[in-house]
Amino acid sequence: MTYSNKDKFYLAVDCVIFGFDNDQLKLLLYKRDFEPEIGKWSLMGGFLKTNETLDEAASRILARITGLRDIYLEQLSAFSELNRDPADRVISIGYYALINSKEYSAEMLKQYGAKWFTFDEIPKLIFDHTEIVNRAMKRLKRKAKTQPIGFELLPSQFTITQLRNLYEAIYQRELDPANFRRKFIGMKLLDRLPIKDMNHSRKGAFLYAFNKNKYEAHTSSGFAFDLNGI
Amino acid sequence: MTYSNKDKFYLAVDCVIFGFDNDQLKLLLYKRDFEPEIGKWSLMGGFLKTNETLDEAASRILARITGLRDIYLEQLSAFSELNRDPADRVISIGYYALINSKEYSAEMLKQYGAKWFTFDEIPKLIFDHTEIVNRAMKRLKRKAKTQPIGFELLPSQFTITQLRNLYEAIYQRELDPANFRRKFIGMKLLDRLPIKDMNHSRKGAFLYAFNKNKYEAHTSSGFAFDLNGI
DNA sequence: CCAAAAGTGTTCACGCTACACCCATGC
DNA sequence: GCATGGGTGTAGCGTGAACACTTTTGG
Repeated sequence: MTYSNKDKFYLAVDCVIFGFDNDQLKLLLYKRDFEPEIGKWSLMGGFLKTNETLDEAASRILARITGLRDIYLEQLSAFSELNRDPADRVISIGYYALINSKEYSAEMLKQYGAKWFTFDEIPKLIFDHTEIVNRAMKRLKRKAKTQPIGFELLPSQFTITQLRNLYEAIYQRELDPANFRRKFIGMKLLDRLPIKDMNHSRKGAFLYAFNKNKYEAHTSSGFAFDLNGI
Repeated sequence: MTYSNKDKFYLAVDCVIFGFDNDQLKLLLYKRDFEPEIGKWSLMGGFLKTNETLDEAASRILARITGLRDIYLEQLSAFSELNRDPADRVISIGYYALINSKEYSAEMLKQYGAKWFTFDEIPKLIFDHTEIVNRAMKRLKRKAKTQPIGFELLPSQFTITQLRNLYEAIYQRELDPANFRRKFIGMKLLDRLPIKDMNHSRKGAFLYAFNKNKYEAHTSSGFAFDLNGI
């Protein structure tokens, strides 16, 4: 073989899975089901196989525990410290996923000992997984300012208040309701539906849906999604 | 071994090396010196070794061709398409480096058949290296807006006009000299030296130096480097 | 009528833009 | 003195921040 004098490595994929529920941003963790560190809290992970790309491996691993396919998934970075896994040299590629937490398969979660944690509840994680989570959080904060990825965490129909709660959870600060509303509606990416959510107020709040076609049309004519000023 | 039933992979590191010279942003490429595709233009690359991290491998590879150490280096992403290297399955971790092109070892470059290219001269590259370059360019554009990494591409002393030329090269558009100057000087990150560069004008332009200590001091008291509005 | 959340109006300040203008110097 | 790049002044506009205000409806 051409490269036969070169070293080979185990390659893992570890997924940071974000969800949004009850106005809180959450993280899906599971109890590791193989040695070493079996039974400890960990990110969803697995090893890359010869016949798949890293993106494919990440999707496979995500589907295994949540039962979900076609999830927003993005590569974070490679983690390669020499002793990050004390059992053997493993290079891990971190990913993060955004899921609308209403849709995941509750049974699957139970079966794999998976559980949602808010950020102040996160337990000690194995290896360098805490670092991977921190990187994912940083990336989410950055990315959410310039790409309309927040919608991945919401149901397809939502009120402006829900949308604001989401961004408040991501940035961990309060946002002015009046200004937030104007900012988002001004972008003209949302369709207002002829339906009101009557569960959270007497007046009722209109439901909106993200319109991807509008987003792409605006983008190709120079518009840039930009929440830097919120 | 714990993971002995898992697949192993060759891991490569490929470096996109940026330089700035003659008011132009350039890329350092070299003629690949091993099979397959020997003699074709390629990014600087090499294989990860068992006893080093990816960052260490990237530094090693960079030093091998340029002779330079302590270079700004940042991981981009992993590239894992099944046939990206037709000879064998290789996962590559892309890096990009910023170097002050006055400092590199010219002999080394010659010895390795390396050459600087402006962006409109870039030849066809092997494998997916063109994609890696595109990713690096995108990242540089983004990163340069929120981190003071531009200075890595300049000599330690520079005029405001040189600095503007650099940002004009990165963003491929003209910037208003007056506003650019005010913006940067207003950040209070630059020390004005009591020296004028007399090579480019009759009046002469003061030389400035980036003051990292000031940057860190400001940063820790809430300042954020931000060139979004240029 | 009142409470509470939805949604609108308005003012202010700051920062970017555009461009006019002055400065220093070698020829 | 004039051409050239360095550098300053400034008016206008757009946008975010703050917060007062109106709307709707169930109790």
